[in-house]
Amino acid sequence: MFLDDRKRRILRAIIDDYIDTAEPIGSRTIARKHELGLSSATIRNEMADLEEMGYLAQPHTSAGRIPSDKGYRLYVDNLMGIRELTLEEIESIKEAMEVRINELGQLIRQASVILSRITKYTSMAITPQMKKSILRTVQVVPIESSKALVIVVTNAGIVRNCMMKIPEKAEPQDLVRVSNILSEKLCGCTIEQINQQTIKDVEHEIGISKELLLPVLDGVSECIGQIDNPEVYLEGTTNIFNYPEFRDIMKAKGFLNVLDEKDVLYKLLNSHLENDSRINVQIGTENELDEIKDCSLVTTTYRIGDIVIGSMGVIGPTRMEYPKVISSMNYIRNQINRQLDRIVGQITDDS
Amino acid sequence: MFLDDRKRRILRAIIDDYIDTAEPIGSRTIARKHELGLSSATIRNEMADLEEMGYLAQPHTSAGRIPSDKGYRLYVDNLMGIRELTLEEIESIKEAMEVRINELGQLIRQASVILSRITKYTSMAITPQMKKSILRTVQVVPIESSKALVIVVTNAGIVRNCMMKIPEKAEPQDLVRVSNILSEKLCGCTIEQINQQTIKDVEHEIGISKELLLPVLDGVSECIGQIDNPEVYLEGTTNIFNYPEFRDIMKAKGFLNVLDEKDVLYKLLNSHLENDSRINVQIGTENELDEIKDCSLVTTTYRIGDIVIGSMGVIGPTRMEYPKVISSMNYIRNQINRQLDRIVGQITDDS
DNA sequence: ATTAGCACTCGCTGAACAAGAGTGCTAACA
DNA sequence: TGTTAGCACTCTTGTTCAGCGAGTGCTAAT
Repeated sequence: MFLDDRKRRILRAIIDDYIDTAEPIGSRTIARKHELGLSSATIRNEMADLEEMGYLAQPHTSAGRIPSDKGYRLYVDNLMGIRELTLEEIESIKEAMEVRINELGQLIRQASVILSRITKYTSMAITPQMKKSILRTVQVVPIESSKALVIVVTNAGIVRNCMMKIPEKAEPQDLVRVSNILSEKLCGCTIEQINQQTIKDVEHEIGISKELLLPVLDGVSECIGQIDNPEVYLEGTTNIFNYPEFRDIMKAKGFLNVLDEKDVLYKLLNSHLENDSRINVQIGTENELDEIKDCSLVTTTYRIGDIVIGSMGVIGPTRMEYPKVISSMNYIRNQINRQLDRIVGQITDDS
Repeated sequence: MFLDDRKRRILRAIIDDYIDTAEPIGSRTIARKHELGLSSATIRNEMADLEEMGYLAQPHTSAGRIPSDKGYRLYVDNLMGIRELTLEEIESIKEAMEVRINELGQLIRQASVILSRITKYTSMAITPQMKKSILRTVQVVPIESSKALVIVVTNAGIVRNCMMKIPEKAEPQDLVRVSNILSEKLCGCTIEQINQQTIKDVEHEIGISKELLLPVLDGVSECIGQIDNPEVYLEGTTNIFNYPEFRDIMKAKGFLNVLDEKDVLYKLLNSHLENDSRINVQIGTENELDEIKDCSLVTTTYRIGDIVIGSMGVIGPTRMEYPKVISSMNYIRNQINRQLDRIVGQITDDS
């Protein structure tokens, strides 16, 4: 059976309607609402075909049709229109994103907030993956007689610090020397290169009292650990209660339980990290995770320059307003990228 | 009518049972399960009295009784037994809390996680309120030719930093001088004392080029702002789905919606901050907030030395296992306090 | 003062039933 | 030959109603 143009138009009409109403769509509804110039009987026949081809399904004999995952897939890839953002939407995104946030994590969180607010679904995001960023500065600053702060700065402007106990007798110039040596050894390396072994190497090379060097190295390694340590943001979880597919308490519970597991979210977002900069859509059973096999997940990545450093996503019922989600995400992603470039540029002045 | 000992025993039995089963309790159930040596008819009479006195309520004529808020109040204040933590519970708390966390925020979050896990309700906590803490160190560290990191350390060991642009021509010794002057002026003050005005004062007093001083002061004020900026942690939200009182989807939604508002949570926890170190229980309508008038909120504070710096709480249905919640919270609070003292002691060595 | 007994109340459950929406099929039509 | 009108059939949903069970309040006996 061939999927001709008329079938496509009907399928699109059905999916558009179903996304809107969440009710199985009958042939009469389509004949009435959409100007296809066809009677309900004709549409009925076409719908039977579409079902046979696997694009539609019937909850029970005497009900209308609902889209299958395969139907949604076709819809997302070929059928759906693009939904421009409204002026208000654009405004509200800009307003939320253009506050000057200098902490990368805060920027991403804010993006997640606005993403869930615009789409009305649940949004999530992971903080920048900084493995690839480059260590710029290592400094040791004396705070009190026996305390020093180890400070680490990356090319992306991430600053981390760690308070360490140092020997009472350490002189300021010792600290300066340690700083200099560490800078020389470690600066220019990416975070992932600076693993424990590298740090150990430094430990052996330098001729400085271990009593001073060891705590400082501990501090560096703690800082590195903190940079690498990802955060997951989750926003708009209660939005799901607005959708009838989660009217069932067990469904809602299952969904929220998955989202409660930060590491599950992390994997979810991370698995699409290597993809190109397009927007990725996983529909229903296309998802690996059993618990969300009746949800759709729309993800994309954001970047500094050319390097992908993190990703964000929207999760909701398969009956999702794909056009709106995709254009919102697109717009917000661009905003993030712009802000990231600004922040990094501002801090590192690579120009 | 006098609330004699027998009435109390019956009331306690009813509430214990109701907390356990969530079903209205009939006279026969009490007569059977608890060894009170009384017939169901007698208990029936007593129950009628207890209802008249306002300790019990009847969902409808032919149902058993459920406790009223007033009943729970009496129960919490006078009737209930104490529930010792089991060895496993103690173990799991210790295990979770005794990892060496040096960031105060992380410690509190971890406490919140374990609190919700042990109690099976939803827990929340606010990060330390650091208004009262004292500024110990201000330092300005050059990072690149035109960038400097402003670092602020408090007596509680909180470290904040902020990257600022400074004039290219600024010499290292200028930065040291600024550091010294700022330290002299600001150290020893509490965070809340160092408001914009104080900073402005410093600006006028010092004879250093404004080009350098202004960004540094901005940095200090940004750091101060960050210290003051509270975080709210929320854990175990999906636990509520285990309780029949939230079986209704709208109830669950309403509850989760309240918890989604960070500033509402903040107020909720903050309003009990001035209280002494006891554990505070708000039952049902005792809560100010309409949306949680059928919930109970158990809160307490934690502290460094004698100063209360934050609070944590558990929220759940009024039918809450008060004895368990209270003893868990007590134990965890003590663990927090101990850890806090350790962290602060380690960093500031006040001894 | 306590208890046994009994009539009464009320919510819950399941069956029966009607209404409504939608389908598939057949036959008629352009 | 593709399209459409008509109709019988299916299945869900909502409603009504009777019967059951849990529990009460009251009265009379202990």
